[in-house]
Amino acid sequence: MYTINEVAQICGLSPYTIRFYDKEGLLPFIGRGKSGHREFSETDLDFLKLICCLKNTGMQIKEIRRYIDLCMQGPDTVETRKKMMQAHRKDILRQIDELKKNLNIVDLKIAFYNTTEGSHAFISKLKDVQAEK
Amino acid sequence: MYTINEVAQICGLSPYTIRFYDKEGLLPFIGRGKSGHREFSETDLDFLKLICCLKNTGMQIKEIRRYIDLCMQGPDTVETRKKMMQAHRKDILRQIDELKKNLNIVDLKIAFYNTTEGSHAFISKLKDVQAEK
DNA sequence: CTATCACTTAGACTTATATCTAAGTCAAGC
DNA sequence: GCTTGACTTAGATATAAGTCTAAGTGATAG
Repeated sequence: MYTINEVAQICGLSPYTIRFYDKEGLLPFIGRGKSGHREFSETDLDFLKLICCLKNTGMQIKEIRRYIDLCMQGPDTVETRKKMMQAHRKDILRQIDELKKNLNIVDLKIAFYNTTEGSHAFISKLKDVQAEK
Repeated sequence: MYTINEVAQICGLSPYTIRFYDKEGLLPFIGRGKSGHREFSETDLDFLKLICCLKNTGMQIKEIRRYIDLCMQGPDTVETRKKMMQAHRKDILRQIDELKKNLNIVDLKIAFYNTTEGSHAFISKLKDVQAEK
């Protein structure tokens, strides 16, 4: 069993954030000790790690909540959950693709700075801009 | 020359956003027509596209502003700008890497849902959780 | 010459996510 | 039994990045 602080440490979140996630309905499964403190089991920790994974890949809390709600409803929702993950998988691939495209642009910019032209051309562009005014 | 609306269309931004960027100091180079309306040259448009590229790869407006400020200062800052782009390049690679790692987790989850176990195991986990309470 | 339209500004509002504050509770050690 | 420390809560505040509103201006078409 882990305390909120241990879990925060492990997952790289602040305790505030974990309480916030709980408030948002992302952690309906965590239990409480006698004194009312949250107690995280290994299973709970695994869930939270998945939540972090989804969050870190751009899934919104509202959507993660929808997923968790489905989890809590039992095995009837497995198909829906699977579809959600497949859709999210596609979205991650799209994000990777977009990053790669933008990486190309940045690479071109760096390549440009590496030319002798690079250290001079930009100012002439600025002069153009200034001339336009 | 493009109007703010045309530029918005081209870049997939709202006119609000472009004015917001201007207010934030991201577009100090754009000129104005006689009636005070913004007028974007091809060069301006290229700059804005680069700004979008940086923004879409997670660079904060504050940082983009720093880059633009350097651009406006002339060729003395080329080295600094190049270093900024190189650092940002690294950051993009890091993001791609993190996305790929998380993609793996999602793939494992999907694979799990694809097993016969997948459609049953989750409920037993939930039962575990409930049993713990 | 006046109505319309596309823009202008300053500043208020929104959204998502997180962080912090204040006041309170419980268990453990002295 | 009292203090301490780690938690609890509700709700205020913060931050980033827009998005929208209200009031106004200038060019143009009828």
